[in-house]
Amino acid sequence: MSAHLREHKKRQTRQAISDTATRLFLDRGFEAVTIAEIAAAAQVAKMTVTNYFPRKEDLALDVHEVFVAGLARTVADREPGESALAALRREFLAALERRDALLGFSSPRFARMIADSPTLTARLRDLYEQREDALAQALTAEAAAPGDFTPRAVAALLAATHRALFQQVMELTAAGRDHKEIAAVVAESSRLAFDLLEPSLADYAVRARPS
Amino acid sequence: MSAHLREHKKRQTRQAISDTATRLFLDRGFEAVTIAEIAAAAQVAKMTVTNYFPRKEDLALDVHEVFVAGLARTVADREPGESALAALRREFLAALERRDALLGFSSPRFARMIADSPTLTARLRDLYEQREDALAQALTAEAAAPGDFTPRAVAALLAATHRALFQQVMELTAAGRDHKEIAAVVAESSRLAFDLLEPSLADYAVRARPS
DNA sequence: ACACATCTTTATGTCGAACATAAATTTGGG
DNA sequence: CCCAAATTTATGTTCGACATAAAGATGTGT
Repeated sequence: MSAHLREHKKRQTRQAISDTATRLFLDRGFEAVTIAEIAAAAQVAKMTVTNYFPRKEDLALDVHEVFVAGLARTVADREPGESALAALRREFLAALERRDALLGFSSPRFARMIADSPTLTARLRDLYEQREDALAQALTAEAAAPGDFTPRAVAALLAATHRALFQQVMELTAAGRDHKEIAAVVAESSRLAFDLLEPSLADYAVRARPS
Repeated sequence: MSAHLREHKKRQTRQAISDTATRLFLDRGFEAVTIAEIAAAAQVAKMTVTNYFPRKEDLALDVHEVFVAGLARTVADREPGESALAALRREFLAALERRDALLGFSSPRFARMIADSPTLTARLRDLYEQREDALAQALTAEAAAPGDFTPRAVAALLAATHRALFQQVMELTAAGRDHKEIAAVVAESSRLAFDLLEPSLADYAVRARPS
């Protein structure tokens, strides 16, 4: 029985490595910790660490899938009659209420760990871009006109807005503000940012009602 | 006389290294060329290469200053009565006419060199972000309301649009289209993208006329 | 129950970028 | 012509990324 035993153990090993790494990173900063140290602290071989996490950055930012797919999913799942902008705005506010980590909510130490590491900020930019690409693809899938630049332009605007808001959350977090205050400030920023886009995007990508 | 002799020789050395590196990169790809090879080909020591170009990426993308400052400068230099959006649009079209390298115009090989190298695309993202930050700062300097999120949101939109257009130029260049065709396609894309922003940004950051 | 095939972990080594230090060389000014 | 300063060179270390193969653990089929 339990063909999942091996898989379970794998998860355990992976989690142990990730936890150990995160602790070390928070204590001493991302760049200052070597993979060899992480392996030693987690009591595994160096190669085991790099097997699970091909790049060192993955040890600290282990959110690739869900982060990248977020915006595209929100747009793809929106209700008939709702525009892409409205869907993203609604979902952003909901995520803000729940202090979603994907909006940048974390601890001051974690936020500073990222801000202080060129490697991690670069990785974050990589994720931003992949997220924008996924969103552009979702919009293109609807738009149907081949070679139309509009979906890409719209995706760029929406992703850029999300990114600016994410960065504000990170900055406030690094500055030590508590989640409630951050949510209040960023709610206002998001109101402003989404209102700003309203005139341009209110009529774009409004999901058709089923005929 | 000529207190510039030393400086001149420095420029010469720097240029020789840069040229050698670019040639090697185009021939064999950015990642495949080592700094040791560049140094050997340019007949200097390895340390001389890294002295002039602290990071390997700088050998291929030696445009930091002018690229990062571009958008902010355009906004800062605009005429009274002109909005930030209008200024950037005007300048974009002018740069398009002159096939400006800062818009992404180059050779197919160069464009592919960048696209094929994770290191270089990451560096490019870094430049995008610095450019956006510079633009945000320029807008903030005018807006005057401290803590206002608007300048950042606007800078994000404008920079994102420029970035999307830049990427289209790069893609078409890598695909081997000639400059004239690229200019035509991207002119249409830019019309679309800037028109899209018009409803939202037409009235933002309109430079006051001197009283 | 046992042997086998497969997956996971470990061991070892190479490569190259980034960085540090200091010596050697070149250059321009006094 | 010599000195001070800048430039280039020489040497070495660290660490992430990658490749290979051996060793160990696990589940399956007979």
